[in-house]
Order: sequence, then structure tokens, then C-alpha cells
Amino acid sequence: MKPGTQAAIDGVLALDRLVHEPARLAILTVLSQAEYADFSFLEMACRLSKGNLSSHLSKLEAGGLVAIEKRFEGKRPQTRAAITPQGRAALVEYRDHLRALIDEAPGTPRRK
Amino acid sequence: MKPGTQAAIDGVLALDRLVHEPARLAILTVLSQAEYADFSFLEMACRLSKGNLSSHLSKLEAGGLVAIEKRFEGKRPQTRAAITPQGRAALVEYRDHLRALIDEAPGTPRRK
DNA sequence: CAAACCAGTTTGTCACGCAAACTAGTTTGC
DNA sequence: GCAAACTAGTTTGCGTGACAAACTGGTTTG
Repeated sequence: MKPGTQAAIDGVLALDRLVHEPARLAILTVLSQAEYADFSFLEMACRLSKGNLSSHLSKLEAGGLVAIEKRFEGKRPQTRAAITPQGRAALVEYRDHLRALIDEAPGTPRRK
Repeated sequence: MKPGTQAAIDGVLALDRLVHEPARLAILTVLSQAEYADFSFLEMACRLSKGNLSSHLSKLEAGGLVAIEKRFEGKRPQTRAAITPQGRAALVEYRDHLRALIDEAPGTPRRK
């Protein structure tokens, strides 16, 4: 096995599962772009069902990556989600992690 | 939302789950590097338990990404795994997919 | 004032990841 | 020569996870 391959494997196995899940990565990607987003917007943008979105948001909140704010818009309840500094950091780290993995992937030509 | 963001989200949601799972990505990465690998080697290199490795190999085989060959090395049974052309293609596609996602990720400076 | 609608949560189901226990045979120690 | 330990894996069992369907609580509309 080429040198460096083991490091690549270890890198793959060290990926942050909370961010790695595509649905949650989508949510974080949207949130990283705006100050906040409301439930319905995320539902459309991420093409998730309400139930699915609800549970993913709960997990992200439990992990401290997202903050949930419940409010009333007029008479209707509205849920807003915002990425936390910790969430932003996790997203950046995840991307850096991936970038490194891809760059050092066996068979990838070194970029100068 | 910035233009292009929706495309990024769709890209994220279109990731190949069979390859996306870290344990399987690790296996494919090793196999892409050699003509074949035997069970014990994969077990060490990918830091997977035997049971875990066995089930992931079965899934990769079911998906046509890996070919399993059972043979005898002297008197002992030995399982060899090799990546198939389809598996290699899936891995390349997955990496290209990721690379594209990272490059077009919001907030990423365009490379010249 | 009932029917349709909105905004989400809870519940149920099925698949997944993982490790412990098991199977089948081989080698080693006494 | 036979039991104990080892090799090479598979099967089973358990806790999670993702997902959609069904439900809740309130609001607007006909």
C-alpha cells in the first residue's frame, strides 16, 4: 500500500457523522448563507419532508450546531433556525477535512 | 439565497450513499490501490471489526462495486476482495462529485 | 361553523452500523 | 492424540438513524 494511504483511511473514518449526513449538510449549507432561515424555507430548499426536517433540526440543535427560535409571525407559529458559531466551525472543518481527503486520495495528482 | 446554492444542495442530496458511508469509502479506497486485498488486510487497514467488514463487503458486492473471491490458501479459507470496474467508476464519480461540491460551496473563493 | 389549510411534532417502520457470539476448521502444546 | 488456542470469517442481536405517514393545535376561508 502506498505511503499516505493509511492516513487517508484514518481521515475517512474520522469524518464528523453529524455533518456528514447529506440532509444535515444541506441544512447547514443553507444556514451558513443567511442570518437565519425559517422552517418552510428549509423544507423547500433542502427538499425534505416536514417530519424529516424536524428531526434533523433537533439533532443539529442537540449537537449545538444550530439554534432554534420559536416565535409568532402574526398569529402563526414560526420556527427559525440559525447556524451557531460552533456549527459554522464544524462546517468549515468538515469541508477542509474533505478537501484534504480528496487531495491526498491515492491516484490524485499533486497540485503545485 | 445566492445563485448556485440550490444546485449545491441538490448535489449534496444526490450523493451515492453506498459509497458515502465512511467504512465503505475506506474499503474502496484500499481496493482502488491494489489488484485485490484479503479479508485480514482490510480488517487492519480499515480498522473494522470482522463482522462489520463482512457486512460492508456484502453490501458492496450486492451493489456490484466489489467482487468477492473465496479460495484456499493452503488449507485455510481465504476471502479476497477486488474492486470492479463499476466500483472504480463509482469511486471516481463520488470524488468528482465531492470536489465539485466543495468548489462550488458558498463562500469558497473561485480558483483561477 | 364546517372544511380546508398551515406549521410543525410524534409515531411507526424499515434499514443501517456495529460488536458479541457463534461456526468451522487448523495449528500448537503437553 | 487430544485438548486448548488460534484463524477466518458469518450470523445474530441491539441500539440508532433516516424517513414518511399520521397526528396535533391553531387559523383562515367558503
